[in-house]
Amino acid sequence: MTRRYITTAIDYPNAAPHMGHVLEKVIADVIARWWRLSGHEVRFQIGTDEHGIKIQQTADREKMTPKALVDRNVPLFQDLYQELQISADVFIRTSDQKVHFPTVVELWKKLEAAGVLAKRTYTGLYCSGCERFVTEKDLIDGACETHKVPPQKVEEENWFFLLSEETKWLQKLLKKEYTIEPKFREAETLSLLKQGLEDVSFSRPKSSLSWGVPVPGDEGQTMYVWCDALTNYISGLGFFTDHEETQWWNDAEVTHVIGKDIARFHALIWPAMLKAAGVRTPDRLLIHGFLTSEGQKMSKSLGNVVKPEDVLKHFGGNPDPLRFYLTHEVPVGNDGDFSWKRIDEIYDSKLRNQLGNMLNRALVMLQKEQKDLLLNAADDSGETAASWKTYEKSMDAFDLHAGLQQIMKAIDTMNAWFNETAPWKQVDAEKVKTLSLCAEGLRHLSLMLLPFIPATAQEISRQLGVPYAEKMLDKNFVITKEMKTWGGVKEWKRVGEPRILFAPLEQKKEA
RNA sequence: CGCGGGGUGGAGCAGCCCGGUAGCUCGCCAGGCUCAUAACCUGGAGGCCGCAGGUUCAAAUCCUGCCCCCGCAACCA
Repeated sequence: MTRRYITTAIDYPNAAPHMGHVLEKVIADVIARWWRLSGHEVRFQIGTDEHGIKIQQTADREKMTPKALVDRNVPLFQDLYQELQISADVFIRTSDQKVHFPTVVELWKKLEAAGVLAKRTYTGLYCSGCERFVTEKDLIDGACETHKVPPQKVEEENWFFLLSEETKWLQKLLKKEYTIEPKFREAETLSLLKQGLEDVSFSRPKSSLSWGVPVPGDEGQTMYVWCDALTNYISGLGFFTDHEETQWWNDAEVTHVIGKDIARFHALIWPAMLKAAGVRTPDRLLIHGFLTSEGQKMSKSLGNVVKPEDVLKHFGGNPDPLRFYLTHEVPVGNDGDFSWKRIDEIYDSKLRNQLGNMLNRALVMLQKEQKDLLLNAADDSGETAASWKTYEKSMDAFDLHAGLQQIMKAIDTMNAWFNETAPWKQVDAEKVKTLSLCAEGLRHLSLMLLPFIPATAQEISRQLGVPYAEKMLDKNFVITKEMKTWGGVKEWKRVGEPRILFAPLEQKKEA
C-alpha cells in the first residue's frame, strides 16, 4: 500500500461548467476510486482558479465585484461535482485568503531568495478594448479582430521567472522522475524543450490586474496566473505554514490530471518553480484530450455547448449514464465526442439491455427458487483470477476504457451462456447451480464497475444480497482477496429483491 | 519544412509499437428463444484498411513521398 495524491486542474469560474470540465473530473475520480478500492491511502483535490483579467472583465460587465462573481459561480461547480459523485477530499479556491494566499506568498519569497525572479520592462501590443496584450497573430490588418482598432505599444514592468535556464534540467527530469501519460504527449513536450524556453511573466502591474495575490514586497504588482494557480496543489496541503501536511507530497505518489492545453505549464514551469523553492517535483502528469460536441468543436457561437446539468436531467439526475459514457467512449488521452444520440444508444444497449437485463433475468429466477446459492471453489478453473489480473493491469495503466470494455464483454458472454444453458428448462439443484454461477459472476463485475458507476455498482450488489453492499461507497472500502475469489464471500447465501436497474427512457420522461 | 493527432464495411472506433485468416459497438436483413426491462441468442449482407512507390515469401501493420481532416501554437478543460 502506498499513499497517493491526485489532483485535477482547477477550473476557471467565469462561466458555468461544461462537459470538458466534467470529463477531467470523471477521469480523475475513477482513478481515485480505483486506488482507494485497491487499498491505497488517497487524497483527491479539485478546485477553482478564481483570479485574473477575464474574471475581472466579466465582473465589470455584470456590474459586480470579482469576489461576488466567483462566489456566485463557484457553487455551480461544487454542486455539479457533488451530483456527479466526484469523490474529491478537498475543494480549493484560489481566492481563499486563509488557505491559499499564505502558501503562494511564501513560495514567491522563496523564488525571489533563490534568485529566479527578475523585474524587467515588458513591451507589447495592448488593445484597450480587450484590456489585454495581444499578439501579431490576433490582429487582422493590424487591428484587433473584435474592436477594430490598432493596438498600442505599451511598456510595463513585470516580474519574470527565469525558466529559460532550466531547459537541460527539465529534459533530464521528464525522461526520468516526472513521467507524462500518454507517451506521445511526453514526446511532444520534449520536442518543445528542444526549441528552448523563454522566461515567463509572473506578475502584472496592479493598474492592469488588481484581482489577484499582491506580490510581497512590491505592492504595485499582482501575481500572474502561474505562480498563483499552479501553487494550489501545495497550498491545499498548507505548505510553508504551521499546518503543513507534507506527507501527502513528500511521502506520496503525486499525479496531476490535466487537459492538453495546459500540459506545457505543468510539465515545465511547475517543476521548475518547485525546484527553485526546494520542494520535490511531482511524479506523474496524466493528460486528457478535449471533447467535441456532435462532431464539432464546442463553441458558444455554434450553440453546441452541452451543459452537464442537461445530461443529468435527461437521465433523471442519475450521474452514471454520463460517467459511463465518458469512460466507455473516450479512451484517456484521446479526444472524444459527446453526442446525444450516442449517449441514448449506450444507455439503452449497454446499461439497460445488457447489464440491467442480465441482472434481472438471473435474479428473478433465483428469487423464485428460494434456495441457498450453490457455489464452490471448484466451479472456477482460474478464469476469475485471470480476469481480475487483466482488469487490474488496465486500471493501473490508466487504461480505463479497456477496463470497462472488459467488464461489458463479460456481460455479453454471460448473456450468451445463459441462453445456451437455458436454466428455465432446468430444475432443482441444476437450475439453482446455473443461476448461482451467474450471480457470483455479477458480484465480481459489480466490484469492477465500482470506480466507474459507483451508485449502480452498489445497487447491483444490493440486489444480489451481498453482505458488504452497504459499505461499498465508503471511502475506506477495500476490495479484499476473498471478494476477488470465486465463492470467496462465505456469508453470502441468498439473493435480494430484483428491481429495474435502468428504466426505459420514454417512461422516465413521463414520470 | 512550427508541433501533435487522425484518415479501416452506412455511423463511431480497435488493431499498427512486436508484419502472417480484417475485429468491436450501433444500424440493417434472416432465423432462434421465451427466464428477463418488446429485453436476450445465432447467422448473414456490407471494406481495393486516404493515395503512390519500396522492403519482404507475406504489409492495415515497417520505410519513403504525397493528399485530406482536426487540434495546439504560452495564459479558452
